[in-house]
Amino acid sequence: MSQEQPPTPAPDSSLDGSDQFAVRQSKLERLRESGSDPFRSNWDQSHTSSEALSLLPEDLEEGPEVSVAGRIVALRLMGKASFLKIIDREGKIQSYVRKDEIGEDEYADFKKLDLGDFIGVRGPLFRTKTGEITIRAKEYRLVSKALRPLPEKWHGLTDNEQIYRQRYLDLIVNEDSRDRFKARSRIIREIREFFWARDFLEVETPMLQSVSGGAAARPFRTHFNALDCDFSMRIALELHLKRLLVGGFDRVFEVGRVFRNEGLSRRHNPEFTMLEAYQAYTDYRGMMELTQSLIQQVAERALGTLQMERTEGDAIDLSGDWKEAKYKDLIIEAVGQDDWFELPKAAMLEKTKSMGIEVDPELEEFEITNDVFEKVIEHTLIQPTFVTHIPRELCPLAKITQDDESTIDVFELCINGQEIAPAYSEQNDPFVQREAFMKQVGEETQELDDDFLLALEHGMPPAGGMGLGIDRLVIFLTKASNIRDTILFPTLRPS
RNA sequence: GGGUCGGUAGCUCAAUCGGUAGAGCAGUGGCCUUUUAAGCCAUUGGUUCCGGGUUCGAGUCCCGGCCGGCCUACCA
Repeated sequence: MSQEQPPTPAPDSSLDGSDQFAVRQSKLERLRESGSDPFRSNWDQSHTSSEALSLLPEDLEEGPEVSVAGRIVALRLMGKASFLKIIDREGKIQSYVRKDEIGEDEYADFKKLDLGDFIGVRGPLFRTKTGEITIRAKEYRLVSKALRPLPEKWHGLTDNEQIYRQRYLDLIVNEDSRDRFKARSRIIREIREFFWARDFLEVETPMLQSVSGGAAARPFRTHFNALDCDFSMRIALELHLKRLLVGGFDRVFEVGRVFRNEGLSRRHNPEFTMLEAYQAYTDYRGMMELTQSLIQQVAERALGTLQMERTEGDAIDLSGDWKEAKYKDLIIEAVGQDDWFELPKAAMLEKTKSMGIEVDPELEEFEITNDVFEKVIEHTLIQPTFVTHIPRELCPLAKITQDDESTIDVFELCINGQEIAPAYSEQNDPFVQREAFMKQVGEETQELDDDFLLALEHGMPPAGGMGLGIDRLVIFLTKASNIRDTILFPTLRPS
């Protein structure tokens, strides 16, 4: 971890350079003694780095004067002239500083700047011998001092722990990380644009809930002193968004954080970002069209392509209409026998054992089957696939398929070997809903939400609903390998 | 939670069989007016994650702990 020295007391003229924090602090002291405090300076920017770079067309050698500001990330000092690179929110730009143009004293001060300092630079654009567009500085000013050194310039920062705990350092020196988080922001922006354009109302529902339902996961619990009662952090958005369908907001969506008190892994962070959308007078088939259009439009607009390269294997092709497959057909194909769903439990266990899958013998038949799906099938679904006709036991909130009592009107969208988005024809029969809830209430992670059932009894229009894990979407859209690379500040053990 | 690998200078990494802890970058002092990981000369900097143990001697071996990576488990 980082070395936390206490601030060194007084600057020492006999500094030997071993303690970079102390050296920089003493530079700051000297500046203050000479009457300038960089922490109280500012700078008027006329352009960002990339705007400035666009002002010098190929056929010209000299461009207009610009004024930019940013953090120094490269410094090449020479006797009477120097090059430096600064980085701002859009990228890097080089500047050239000459002693004979800014003056002898100014140049002496300039050479005391450190990597990491924020400066402003003003001057005309020109092209160097090697063709790089560069600002010839007429004036510069230190606008904020950096007292700690930057990570190494060539390898950047590679220590995972430091990347997560000091994300700002990662963002300063690792361009791919910067780009990934910018892409995440664009993706979320495009998701909102998509729903706004379809006349959905964006809403916010409670994160603190007395009953956290809508999914089967352990919640984080906390206590509210004013009311002296326990609350949970939400584990899903579903039940409150459906209350809004009851209330007449018949197209709603929310993008928000949910919290699940489960394990950490490459694909799980205890707080993550969920999109849920509900549309009245449609069903899971309507949600299929919506989900496909959503992801295609977001990829096209945020990333400019529907072909997602992967580090290994074929690229993911998001174009066209996506494949559909029935859950039962996938299972039968995977186990290689047509009568799987008629088999007694013992035979199922025997079969899974022969396939090399570990299954808890206490599980019920549908759970064994779902283990087969999760352990054998899911990771093979790389290209976008809507898995439909899922066993009813797996989801209590969806409508039962009319001509097959054993399944529900649901799809699970799998991409990149992961479940990305489930969608249902939402259950709006309060009696069937209560019955389905009661069956699950015995389970440790399930609580009965009577208030939600009361709302259903007032009537909820027929509707399709969809949920999408944004972090997982970002993982495959940005070729990240770990959910932590898509969350700016992932959950870590306190240091 | 279990398994496994790792933690050495500000950063990226070395250190043979257990035998004086090193390099590059960064820093410091010089030289250098078009550099591109600038170059050249000189140079500072270490609680080897923490605590025990074995040993004449431990970065290295043993035990315990802390933090992290990966795998796995839990997770509709």
